[in-house]
Order: sequence, then C-alpha cells, then structure tokens
Amino acid sequence: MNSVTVSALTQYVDQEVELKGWLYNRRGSGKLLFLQFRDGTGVVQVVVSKKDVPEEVFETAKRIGYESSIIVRGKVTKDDRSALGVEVQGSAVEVIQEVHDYPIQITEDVPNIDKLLDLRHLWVRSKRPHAILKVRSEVVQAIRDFYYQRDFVLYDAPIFTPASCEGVSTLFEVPYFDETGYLTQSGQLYGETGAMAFGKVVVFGPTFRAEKSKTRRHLTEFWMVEPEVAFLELDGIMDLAEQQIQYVVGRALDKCKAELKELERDTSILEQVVKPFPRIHYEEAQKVLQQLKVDFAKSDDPELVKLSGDILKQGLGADLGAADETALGMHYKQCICIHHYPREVKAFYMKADETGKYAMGVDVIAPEGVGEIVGGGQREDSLEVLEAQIKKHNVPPESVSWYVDLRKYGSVPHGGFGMGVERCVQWITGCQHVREAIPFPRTIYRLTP
RNA sequence: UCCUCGGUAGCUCAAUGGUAGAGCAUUCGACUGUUAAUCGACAGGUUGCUGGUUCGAGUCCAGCCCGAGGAGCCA
Repeated sequence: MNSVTVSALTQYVDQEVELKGWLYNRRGSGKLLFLQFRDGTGVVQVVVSKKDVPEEVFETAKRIGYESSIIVRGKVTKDDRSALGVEVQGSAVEVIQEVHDYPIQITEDVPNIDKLLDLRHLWVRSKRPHAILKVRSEVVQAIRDFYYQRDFVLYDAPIFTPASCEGVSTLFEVPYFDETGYLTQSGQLYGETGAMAFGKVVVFGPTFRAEKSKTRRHLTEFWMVEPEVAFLELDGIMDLAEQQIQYVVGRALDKCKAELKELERDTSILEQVVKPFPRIHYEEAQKVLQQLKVDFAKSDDPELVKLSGDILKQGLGADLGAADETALGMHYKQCICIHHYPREVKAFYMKADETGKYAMGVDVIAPEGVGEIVGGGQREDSLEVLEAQIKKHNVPPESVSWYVDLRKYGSVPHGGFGMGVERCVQWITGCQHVREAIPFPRTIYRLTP
C-alpha cells in the first residue's frame, strides 16, 4: 500500500493509500464519521462509515480526541464537496497515541494572541499559523534565491560582537569569559568588510535589539537580510531594494496562493508591487505630509482625523514618525522609498549629500500600516569625514578601528540595506502582529516557549 | 520610560453595590453527507493579588502584579 501525503493525494484517485498524521477535527453522526485528518502537508476528510468497517475501527474513530496521532488506510475518491477535490473512504484507523485533552480548540471565538503564544509549540499546528509560517519559509527561500542568482556571496556576520555597531541602541549584554560581549544588532559593518573583499555580499541572520518596544511591529529577536555592495551608490541601492522586494512578493503570490487564501488576504495591493516604487526626497515627503495633515483633518473618518493630529508631530526637519509612515503608505498605496533624511537623525556611517544637510539613506515604507521594512543607504567612504562623525556621535574609536581601516585601504563608494524578514512576512500575509511571522517570537515580556 | 485600555468557567464575553450567568469547547447521549455540523443532558468559579469603604464588593477606593495597544527607538 502507498504511504502518501495529503498534498499528493489527488494523484491517487481510486487507489488504496496509507496516511500518517493527526486527527485535526471530527464531525458526524452515530453511523457516519467525518475525520478531518492532517499530516502537515494539508487536511483531508476521511469518511468512516459504520456499515463498511469493523466495529472496533468505527469505535476507535469515534473515541479518539483531537491531535491523536494516527495511521489511516482507505481508498481515495473524487468528491466535489471537498475543498481538496478528494476524500478518503477510511477502512482502518491505527492509533499511535490517543489524546483527550488537547488544549487548543477550533472555535470562532479567537482567543487573545497572548494565550495562544503561551501554547505556540502546539498552536503552530493550526491552520492560520501554519499558513503564515509557510509564507515565511517561501519568503526566506526567495531572498536566498534572489541573491544567489545575482552572484552575491553569502557572508555570515558574527552574533557575538564586542560593542554596538551603531553606537546607540540598547544591546543585549552577555558574559563572554573575562569580558562583556553583546548580541549583534546588525551585521552591516561586517557586511562592508565583505563588500571590499567580494564585491557583492549578503548577510542573513538573526538580529537582537534590547529596545523596550511594545508594538505589533517589534521583536527583540528578528531576522534581517543585509546586502552590501561595493561601487553601488544611492540610486543603485534603491534599485536593488525595489527589485528584491518585487521578487520576494512575486514569489509569495505565485507559490503561496493556498496560504494567502486561507489567511483571507486581499492581495490587490501586493499585486501593485510590480510597479516602480515612488522615490521621494525627504523634503518632498514633508510637503506631502503637510497636505495630508490638512486633508485628513477634513475627513469624516475619525481614524483619519486622529491620524492627522499625529502627522509631523515631531516637527519639520525631524525624523518621520509612525503616523507619518502610515499616512504616506495610505497616500501612495504601495511601497515607497524615502531618501535623504536629515543627517542628524541617522547613524554615523551614513554618507552626507553635497549640501551636508542630508544623509544619503533610504527607507522603504510598506503600505497598509506595516511601516518601514527596509532601511539603508550609501556609507561614508571618506576617512576624514568618517572619523569626524565617529567623534561627533561619541562612538568609542577603539571599537570601530577595524571598520575605519576599510577607509584607509582602498575605500570606494558603497552601500546596502537591511530588510526585516518578519515585517516583510507580516505585510505579505496581512497579519496583525509581527509576532505571528516567526515560529517563536521574542518580545520584551516573552521568552517562552 | 511615558500615555491609554484591560484581567470573571478551558476559550469568547455578560452581570444598577444585592443568589456567579450565557455561547462555544470538554464529558455523556441522539442522528448515514457533515464543512466553524446540529439537537439534548451533566459538569465546570479563590471574579489577577493585598488591603480598605459598606449590612453587603466582580462592581467603589488605594497599592501591587500581569497583559494589550500606542509613543519614543527601530527592521
């Protein structure tokens, strides 16, 4: 007998098969049972009819609780009433482990996410997390393929680092023998060493931020992909970010149709991602925001009126806030690149433009309220300017001396960006919390399971 | 760190200061085509914790604990 997966079942119509997996749900009557059987690749309905099977098989199928591990045998039949197109006429149910107290129920009342995250080790079996995490898997593979196809060298940055890469954010401190180490908050500075060695590299790994952020966009541990390219300037960096996002979203739309349908994701905005992303200078963004502030204030929608009040709250010439990003996303209804932020609000390694007022950095803002998914730009390549910036930002010079060496030995214009994998997945799947976009989210108040 | 909101049955939520309730899930029973099945029954409680006001507190007050959303910071 063929041992097969649910995903391949349509190829076995009218054949006897064996399925190994778990009981997902059950409906039925006194003489006819409908087992919803899952094996990780999909869910299929197994029909067990009292008149067609031995008494003990029917009794077993009726008795076992949800998530009991079972082996089911039966004949695959076509059935138009099934979403899958086929179902299995069960003839035997072998129990591996019988379960009667599975703690997650299938219900229309959605428990709050915190309770489900306490059960994350089991919740991942349910349809929604299953779909989101499959999209994540596809997104990660698409990222790897994108850079591999373009001859980037995978260049892993260390996770233990001696000090802050940016000299600002809160880092996780870890004892490291006789000294103090920190968990990396970005592989970028290491990526720059790779760009000078290989031309085009990509750093891809976990990143840690000890910021006490409590929003649906923040994790303390998240995955970031960070390409870094020698001789690439701001326009080229924007081209790369745009192409990468278009490729990744395209792959998800192509390969994850079933998952996006399960999530009831309206993909119309995602389909717009093939168009060029508007590229907006910071000064222009401020003008657009001033206009949006006025327009939204007149709206009938109280949400928009509230948003209007938060637009440009930090003042002209300051960094953009979350409300500003949301408003711009709503206005353009697709990904936008905002470049040339004020130099003061950006990190020490950012290259200044010819005016000296702006940094040649770029953020990509995703629509639909997800906000920033990419941050990057051109790096300062002048030794003198970089040293001045290090002094100005109070970065301990000894901690970045190796980095400064890159400007002493064959410095060239270069740059790159970082994209947060979870935020990208959050946007593509349309999920409310970035916490759902990673198997085991780590936030300020969650270290388990 | 700050602002706002919340914590009652396994889950989602009710309950003018006056007997602690419902739906769903579990358990038991009925039903041969169910798609979040349906119908009937049983069971299920230290109302986050501590103290206070009151004849009487889930409800009012104070403190604390836990969580959520947002700000800031960021991807």
